[in-house]
Amino acid sequence: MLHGRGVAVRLTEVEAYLGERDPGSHAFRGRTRRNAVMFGPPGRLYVYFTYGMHVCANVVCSPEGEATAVLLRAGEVVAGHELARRRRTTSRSDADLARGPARLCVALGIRLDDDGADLGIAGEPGPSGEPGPSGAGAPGDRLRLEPGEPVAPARIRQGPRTGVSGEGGSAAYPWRFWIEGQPSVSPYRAHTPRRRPAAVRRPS
DNA sequence: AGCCGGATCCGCT
DNA sequence: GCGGATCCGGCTT
Repeated sequence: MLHGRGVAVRLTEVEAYLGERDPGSHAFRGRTRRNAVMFGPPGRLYVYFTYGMHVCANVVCSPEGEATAVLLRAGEVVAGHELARRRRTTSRSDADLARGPARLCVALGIRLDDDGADLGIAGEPGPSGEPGPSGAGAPGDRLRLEPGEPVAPARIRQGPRTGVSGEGGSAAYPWRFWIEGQPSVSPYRAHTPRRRPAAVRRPS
């Protein structure tokens, strides 16, 4: 369960990225400004910008110095539907509100400047961030990750990661996990290389 | 200084 | 099912 910003989501699909040895990981070529949070302490949000218009979020899972993270690919909105619908105006159904990593971020109001945010999962009270007078669930309350209802092991499925090019997208890295039969799980798509537009000669 | 491709989404066919 | 949108990070020159 990911709470905050007035919406709560039950995670239904994730992908694991296992540090610098993983060819599909942003950390594969070492630490950079963008992926620096991955190398930091666990329980923080790693948020990145992609395709010129989308943001996606990961939870850092490894001790400081390593760079393992879990990409939040999809979830089921379980509270704050109205607010989530307002943020996701193009969504045609509630199952689509957080179906896909960029959609999930929009539904939860996660932005690029949430990169590095402490999710408060280490049992620590968190950075002086009490729910506040507005109360939990109010817009602006801080993001936090909490255990949800246990999922029956028989319902958990595992397969290749979506949208990852090259070696990292192969069946050798079956580190996508999802809940069987959950409508919010995003459809699997193998990576399709983008053909870039032919160069246009512009008159001067 | 430039280029290339990307852990995607949406609308149209 | 397919292509366009749209721009930044990271690597090459």
